[in-house]
Amino acid sequence: MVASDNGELLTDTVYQRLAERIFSGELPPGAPLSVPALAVELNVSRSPVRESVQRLIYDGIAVHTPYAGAKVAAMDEESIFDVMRVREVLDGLAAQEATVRIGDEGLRVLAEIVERQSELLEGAPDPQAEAALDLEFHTAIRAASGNAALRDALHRLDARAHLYRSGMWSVQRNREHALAEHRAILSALDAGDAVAAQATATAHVAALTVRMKRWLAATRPTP
Amino acid sequence: MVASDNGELLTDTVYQRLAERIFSGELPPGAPLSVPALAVELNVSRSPVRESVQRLIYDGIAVHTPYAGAKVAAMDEESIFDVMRVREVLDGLAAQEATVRIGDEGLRVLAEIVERQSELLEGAPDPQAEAALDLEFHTAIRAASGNAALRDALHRLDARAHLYRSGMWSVQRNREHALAEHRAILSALDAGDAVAAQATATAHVAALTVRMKRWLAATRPTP
DNA sequence: TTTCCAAGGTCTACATGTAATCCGTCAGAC
DNA sequence: GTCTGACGGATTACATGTAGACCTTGGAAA
Repeated sequence: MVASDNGELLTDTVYQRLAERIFSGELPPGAPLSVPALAVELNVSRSPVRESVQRLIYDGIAVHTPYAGAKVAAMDEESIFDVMRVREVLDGLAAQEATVRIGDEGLRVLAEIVERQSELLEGAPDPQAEAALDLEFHTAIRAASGNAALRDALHRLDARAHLYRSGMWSVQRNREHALAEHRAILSALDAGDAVAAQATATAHVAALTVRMKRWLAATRPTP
Repeated sequence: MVASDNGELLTDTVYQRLAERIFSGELPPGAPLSVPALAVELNVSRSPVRESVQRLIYDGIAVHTPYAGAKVAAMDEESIFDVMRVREVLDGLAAQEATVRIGDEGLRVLAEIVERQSELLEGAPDPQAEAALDLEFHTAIRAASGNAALRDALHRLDARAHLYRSGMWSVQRNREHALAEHRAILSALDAGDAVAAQATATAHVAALTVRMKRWLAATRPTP
């Protein structure tokens, strides 16, 4: 890891690199995560790699069997819908709690994110940026909720969901729907309507799940 | 670790020992978790201790600052109520999902747990056993939900909540209330009423939070 | 042909070595 | 008296060594 000797901890760098490889599909589900091999490849010792793999396991991105090592988690559709089901209630709760705690500054940040999403929708398709903005929007709301336990729980769920939903943003209609729903959530937050905020946020995740289901069905027609 | 060389992984054993020490109050909130010191004390190398401490951090039982080490998490009341707020919606969701998936065997197990709780209530006070049975009840419902993501999220929340709620079971009335609420949840599950199951489970956690709040107020009258 | 078993390689899990970093303390300057 | 800065001790973060567990594979026996 000679090319990135900044102030960060080596373990964090390795973790991010591995996560990128997994999310980009370079390390597909089921791929083995051999600590010695990755250490040689990344030019670091086994210690930070081992620690990073542990973190991937805790985040649900990898699975582990004793004395056999870790491999990238193979999320079946059932599991991903389980995750989304939990996200429904938690993102709803986050929006509800954020309603009372978010300030003008927080609202401004959210509005800016939605604005950027709107601009992005008019330009050339950029699924990567779109997905990043979506995450940013939800993260901002969760941060505004002021509930650390909630934030942590959702972070872990996101890590797993990210394994799947990556490609869905390529569908133009889905991005339009997502933007409209984000606007609805923002509107409820702006109005200070906690009940509506929770309802719209929950509905957003539920709708996202349905669209995901459709996308999966369309992508993988007949096995 | 010469006295417990069973088939388990050393790291798991160390983790459990540390968790026990923390939950029992032997390692109170704020206590430093020095890896070298604990390694000497437990007669193992630093590797399994370091890994265990990492897990404690991921579970929210310990907190970490770079190059400064870890210490037992000092949960302020606000944090614990944040945790309970999340538990409300998640245990509600668990009960709802369990309603459709739980079988006769699962219902029988739950009924038996409630029965044991009832018996325990008549005998001499045993807060330790009572807390264990409560956890068993909730764990059984979460398992019956068949939602792995939900189960994981709740497990982590429990780890943190456990830091606080330990002493509350010593109050007789709290135990009676808990039993009655468990009966209500079981009844809804038995009837197959998913809406009622969710409502009763959520209400149970909410009530538990209120009783916890009272107990904390009574225990720590004036700072 | 199928089954068993032993050898080989790979990896994990655990042990230990080492440089860099942080924190508290205490002497000395102002 | 207060502030500054160097020193000492402890600990982390990372590197590397090693025994044992696992999985394959090849070949011999049934």
